[in-house]
Amino acid sequence: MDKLTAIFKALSDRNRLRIVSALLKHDELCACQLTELLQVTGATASRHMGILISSGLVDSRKDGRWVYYRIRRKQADSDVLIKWIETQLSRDPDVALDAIKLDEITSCEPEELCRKQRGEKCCPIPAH
Amino acid sequence: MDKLTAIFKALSDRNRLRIVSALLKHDELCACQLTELLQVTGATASRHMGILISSGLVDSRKDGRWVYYRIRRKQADSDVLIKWIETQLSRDPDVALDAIKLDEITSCEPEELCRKQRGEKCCPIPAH
DNA sequence: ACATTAGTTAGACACTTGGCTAACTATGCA
DNA sequence: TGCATAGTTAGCCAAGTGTCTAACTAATGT
Repeated sequence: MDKLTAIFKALSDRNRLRIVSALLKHDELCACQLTELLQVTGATASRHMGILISSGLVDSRKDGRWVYYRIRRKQADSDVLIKWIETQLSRDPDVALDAIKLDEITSCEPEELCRKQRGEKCCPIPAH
Repeated sequence: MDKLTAIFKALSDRNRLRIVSALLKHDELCACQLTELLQVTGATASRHMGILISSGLVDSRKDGRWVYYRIRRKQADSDVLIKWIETQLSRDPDVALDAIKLDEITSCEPEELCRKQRGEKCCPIPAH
């Protein structure tokens, strides 16, 4: 039962649902991209990712300085749940807005995005 | 998205999951039976029920002094979710313990149970 | 080696949540 | 009409959560 409550706790936060929704669309995203999407500090995003990972819903992969996240789909158990969430989110207007923003974010490489987050001009992410 | 987070918040508490699991097995249960199962005050149980109802997962029906609750199944949306939860809970040892206790609780009428909760001797619910 | 930097961990703080008791509401019965 | 009682609401408190800043870790590149 604890495993189940952990999954639901992980999904019960708006920003974490936004992360899940982003990963459902983009398959793999790095920390800085998710940070940019949510407009929170890296520390906050990292904590959210930690919660999603320990619930078993998300996997991470380190590549150099970057960490990439993706939905854990191999687990037959949670796959039904993930699919249900996907259906629910597909009609959500907030998710649609995030999708647009995500397309902008992923239009440049993470490296450029990180430069932008340090305040340097680089790739064309419009200010919101 | 708020509707979805409300559903997951509702499900992210251990006692509320126990309530859901009880209602999956017994179709309809009254407040005093759920109070007895969780071993919390009536006020606490009532708050949990309120959260489950406003998430849309549970319906209530008043019958005289008693209020009966049941899983809201007509909603095609959440039906898949409910079924998934049912599957997950079916292998859970804590749920199995609750099931035994519930059989004892439902073996007497709510009216008798309420007398018992006031400290009067009535139907044979063993002390735990 | 050393400086730079992407991400995590620690600590602080405001807000939320789960539990309780006590007061309240509403239904049934004498 | 008035008492008893099942359930809800209000108010309180301890514990948990989401966010931030600051310190830390690990990887890159000069």
